[in-house]
Amino acid sequence: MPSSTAPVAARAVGRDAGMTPAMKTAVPAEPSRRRRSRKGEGERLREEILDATSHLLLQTGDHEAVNIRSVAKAVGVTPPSIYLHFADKAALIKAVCGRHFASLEQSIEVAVAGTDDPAEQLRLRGRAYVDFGLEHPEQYRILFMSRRAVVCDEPPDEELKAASGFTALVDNVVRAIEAGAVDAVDPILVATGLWTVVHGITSLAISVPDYPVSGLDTLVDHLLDVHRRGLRPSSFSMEAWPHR
Amino acid sequence: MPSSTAPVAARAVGRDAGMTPAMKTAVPAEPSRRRRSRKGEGERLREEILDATSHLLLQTGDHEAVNIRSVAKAVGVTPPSIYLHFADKAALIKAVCGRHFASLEQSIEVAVAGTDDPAEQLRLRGRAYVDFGLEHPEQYRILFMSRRAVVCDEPPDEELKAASGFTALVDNVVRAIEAGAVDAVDPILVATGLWTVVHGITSLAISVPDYPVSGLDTLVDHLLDVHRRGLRPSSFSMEAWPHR
DNA sequence: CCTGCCAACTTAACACTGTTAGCTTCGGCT
DNA sequence: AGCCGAAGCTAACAGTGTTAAGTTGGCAGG
Repeated sequence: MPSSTAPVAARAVGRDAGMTPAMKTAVPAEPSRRRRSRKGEGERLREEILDATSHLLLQTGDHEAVNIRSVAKAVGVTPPSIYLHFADKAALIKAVCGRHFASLEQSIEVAVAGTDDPAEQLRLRGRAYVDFGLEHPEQYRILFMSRRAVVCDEPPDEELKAASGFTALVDNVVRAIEAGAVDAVDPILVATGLWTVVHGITSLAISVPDYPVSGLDTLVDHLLDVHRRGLRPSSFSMEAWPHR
Repeated sequence: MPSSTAPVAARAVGRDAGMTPAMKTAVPAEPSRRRRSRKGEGERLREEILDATSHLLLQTGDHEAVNIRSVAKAVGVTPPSIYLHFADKAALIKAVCGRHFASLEQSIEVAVAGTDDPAEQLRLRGRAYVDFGLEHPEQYRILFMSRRAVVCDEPPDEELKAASGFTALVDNVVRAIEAGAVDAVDPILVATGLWTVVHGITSLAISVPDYPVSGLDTLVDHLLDVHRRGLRPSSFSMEAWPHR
């Protein structure tokens, strides 16, 4: 029976020289070829692939360093088997990120649960967003900083709103307006603006080496505070920009 | 001709299907092998490579679609010749982007020259930044949205300031403070905040399919206006965020 | 004019990537 | 017991960045 002979498994993958030896041991405990799934359990491989990819993505922090062959090796399977469950590499990466960001909305809601004040909720929401993005930088990059961000295959006009719980943000803005904390302009515009601010922080913090020279917390507080003051009804908007 | 047939199958990544035949002819008139340079004129190839790469980058809008072989073919040279002038592909792309963004600062200064009011200058600066980023999206992505943005090889702490004319922005903020249009907090903090806002707009507009549902101009005006109001000394900062 | 030298390239190949066609193998049903 | 199809493998293709080693052709010195 050839299943347990090590050299066979090594030969199966072809040239394995490129991978550093540390990588192999770091992936948790799937060294050899895994048992084939039962008849109806083909879907289990899909989950294992997702787990392994997620692990590698976190580990390398670069989706270009996560290649099909390393994923296959991590699950104990050959590269073509990946394509039984994912159309291509992009679909795989997308699935992993979608999985991670299903918890973004949840994280935000947990953070918001601490208070009932809509304005404070907006601030907590912003901080939670930035924190989450910095905890999962590569996933954030793929979702919101790619060439053409494709969050999911839902109807395209729903993509924007579905991602990052945009509707929940809009609701929060509406509540803030009703509470008198925010000027009564278009809530969607205000929500988009808030998203833009926290995305700007997250994006630059991920990409630019030592971005917030003034410290990240300071900047987040500063920006959210400035934005909140600018949104208040009390700052009478008659005196707009000099001309337009 | 299989190029125009396939309705669904041809997606982004794989084979050469991404290249349409029209692209090849679009590169201006270097079909065959070019004449070898004279003894001292080896540097001329470098410029031709930069030109061709810049052209391809603009054309495809994706730095992963610009490969060494296509650049070499466009210049009329073989792939290894590229490495006589650039250490690797990243260095080549970086050089091209650096070239493009040498004009970012210039574009901004031109835009600012229209007025003497520091507050209005800040707004014009922001608009010019966004416009420039949207005119050169792929270059912007490489410069400010990459995994680890490497603007240039200068001393690392100078990178941030050198890029996008950060010091000029800080100076503008200082002038706005002196003019009484902006509250007298840390100018660097304020400048970083402003950069963050315009980057947030630019970044999302590049990445997210139909990002500003309210229209881009509307959003830019809204955000810069809100930010300006939030920065005014008149919005007394005693009443800060509820708690912290 | 010739001769050699060296800058400016080319040829050929390597290692690695995503991806596909076609074959094997095993679990479960009849 | 037999077979059939799901689950997975073998082998290969086409394309990528990159490098080692060879070639060419213009220019300087004899």
